[in-house]
Amino acid sequence: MSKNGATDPASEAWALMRRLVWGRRPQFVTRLGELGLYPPQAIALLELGEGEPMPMSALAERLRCDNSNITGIADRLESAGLVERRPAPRDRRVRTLAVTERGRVVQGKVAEIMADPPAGLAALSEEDAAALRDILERALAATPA
Amino acid sequence: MSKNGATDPASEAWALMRRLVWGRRPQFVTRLGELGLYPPQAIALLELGEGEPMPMSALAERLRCDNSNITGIADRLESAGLVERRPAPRDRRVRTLAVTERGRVVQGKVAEIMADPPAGLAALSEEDAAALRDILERALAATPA
DNA sequence: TATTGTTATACTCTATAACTATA
DNA sequence: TATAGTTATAGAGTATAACAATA
Repeated sequence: MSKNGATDPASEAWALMRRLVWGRRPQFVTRLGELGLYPPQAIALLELGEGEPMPMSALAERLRCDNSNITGIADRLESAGLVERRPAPRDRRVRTLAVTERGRVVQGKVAEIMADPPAGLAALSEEDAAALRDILERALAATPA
Repeated sequence: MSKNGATDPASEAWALMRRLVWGRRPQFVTRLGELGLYPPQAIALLELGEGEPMPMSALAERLRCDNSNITGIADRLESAGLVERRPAPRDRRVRTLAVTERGRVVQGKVAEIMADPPAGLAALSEEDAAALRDILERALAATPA
């Protein structure tokens, strides 16, 4: 950043994006709390997706945290009846996490909560929204994981 | 959301924004850690800004957390020599947090870290970046705090 | 030997409630 | 009475290290 605070358009856009996304956080935390979930639990549930049961270590990778954290998060999700530990077919060291029927319902609610955009974004014109989406797609495509 | 997963442009843009912002989180956490800071400490330091010493309760409001949390965060920032507790001029109940000289340096580094955009955003054309910024400004302006 | 998941440990963050010193 | 900050408490998240079972 230069001394007078002036920056290029990309940096300005980045600052605005951060404010928009961060600004939603309090609402997200509140609404997830009403589901009885803490943010890491909700994110874990989303990452488990709709497919096959996932090895705990795979979830740890997606959450970019240590395996040992998954034990506790899985404990709580399992206590809430949203997830089940199951053995893996081939490797007997591995335990997978399967989303229960009830977990599916909550998963959907979490997805809805996260998908809810800030008011000003929802209020954009059709043209602005489409242009925004297209530019963001280009930016994301050119961003390494 | 509709059944088949199709959504409007604003929702798609929102999903992309979240992925861009969330995707930077691991790097931020790592780099802040190299400064010896946890995210809430770094955010607190930023919120203290460049102006006058700020009452602890004002910081709690900005961080949207309980006053009691600020005690611990201020303790750690003070131990690190980045912040000082000072009495407030009129009200003897109030203690303000003043950023030290060393705190100013770290504050600048934190701001740099946070301002660093994802590669794909920095790589946008000048036109795309400017259009993105303008649309985001409209979205943010129409979003209540 | 290496990997998976667990346990033990230590620290930070967070909210709530009780307390103090002021107002 | 009400407010600012602290303390105590409890629960959750995180990383590291050590461990058992399995590969």
